[in-house]
Amino acid sequence: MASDKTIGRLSRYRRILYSLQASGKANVYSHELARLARGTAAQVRRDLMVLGCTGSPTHGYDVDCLIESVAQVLDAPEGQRVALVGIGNLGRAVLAYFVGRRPKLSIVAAFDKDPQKVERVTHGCPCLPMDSLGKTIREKCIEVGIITVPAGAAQEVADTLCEAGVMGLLNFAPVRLWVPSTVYVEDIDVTMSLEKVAFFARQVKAGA
Amino acid sequence: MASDKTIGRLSRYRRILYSLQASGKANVYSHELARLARGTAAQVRRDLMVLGCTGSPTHGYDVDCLIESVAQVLDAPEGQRVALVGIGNLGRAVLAYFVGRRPKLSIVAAFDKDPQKVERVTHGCPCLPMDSLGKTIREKCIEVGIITVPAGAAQEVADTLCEAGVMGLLNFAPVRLWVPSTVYVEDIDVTMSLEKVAFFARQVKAGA
DNA sequence: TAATTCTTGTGAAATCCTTCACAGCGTTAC
DNA sequence: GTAACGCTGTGAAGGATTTCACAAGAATTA
Repeated sequence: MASDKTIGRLSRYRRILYSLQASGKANVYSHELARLARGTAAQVRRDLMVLGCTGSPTHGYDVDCLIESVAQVLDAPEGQRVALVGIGNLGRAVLAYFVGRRPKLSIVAAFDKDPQKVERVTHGCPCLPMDSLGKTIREKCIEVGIITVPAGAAQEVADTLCEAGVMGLLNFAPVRLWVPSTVYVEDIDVTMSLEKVAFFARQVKAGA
Repeated sequence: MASDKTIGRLSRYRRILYSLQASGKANVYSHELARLARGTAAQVRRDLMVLGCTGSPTHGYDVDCLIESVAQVLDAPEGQRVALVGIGNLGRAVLAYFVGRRPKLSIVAAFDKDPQKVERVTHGCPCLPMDSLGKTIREKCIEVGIITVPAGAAQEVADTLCEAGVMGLLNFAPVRLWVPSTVYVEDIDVTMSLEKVAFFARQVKAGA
């Protein structure tokens, strides 16, 4: 129904809408949202079409109503639980950012194979040993996994997660994961992104 | 010339090619690369068209030659220097991953406003105080910046970097940066990615 | 009241990206 | 020798996404 890209942008719009709301703005025009989100007004209107919420030609869109409508699309009413595997610097950064932030999408457990890190609570999230991974996923009905382990361990972790019933993976490891076709995987490939930036930084310089 | 997406995939192919090379494989067919990179054989061949390097119908592509050709496109012959700003967990994770990894794309300085973190060397990279940011960028001819500071500080950092002549930014802060149109920005938006994963994890479950 | 000026919502066009399909060609099999 | 095979390179088709462009409509102004 809604494309990958549209869903991504809705998430971005939502962040902007929250900050508009916080600053007391009640209405917003598509071109304002577009400027804040680096897009075109037409793009914004297209994206907002997938929400039921409709705007008025005179005041634009109602901010509260938009936030509501985006939530209706992006959030599960009953909430979704997330597990993070790999408590290195990256894992901690993600934990620090997410724990307690979204009520409908909460990281409820973190895992590491290093016993030193286990049995603690990092950023308000219990850290558990790796061998309890599958069991905990099942017990806590966790639907989404975040993989922040080194490349070599990623596939094994992914296997365990999928087998335990996780339906979506956010993968930071620089490997392509092999998972059942029913599982949605999103890769965050920092090397690739950096190489892209370096390439285009050079192109711009060359005048192209 | 070559699109954004193609450049990204070339970077991914390169990683795969390195591992093929390490495992002693001398030649590779487009369909093999495609399987490893989660793409189609046609896609791979299209992408490889932008390289000069040509394959043979009988042995496919020469791995060494491909690596060479990809480097010719992605790497600057004289190398490119990168600065990282914001030595939190995320910054350290990126440093740990990159320092000493790519000869042609090296993080040569890291910055933080916390004096505790400054004057040390993290992962082999000198940490400098924030107020020397502009000066150091210019002195070391740094072309690319990585922003791993909190959202509130990102724009100011971006301004300083751009003013000092950086032409590309890799931005981890969850804000859209306002930069001159000659500067290429790539955002890594973890919240957006996680929300996307959660959404599609749910869709799959619903049977769509 | 009527004209003007904003906007939204959305078909239609345009653009970008991916996939198809096949000619061309070494190599192998017989 | 020649037929059959499997791959590359690429024009052309197909699909997806973005942008254009304009009808419709509410406030504002004269």
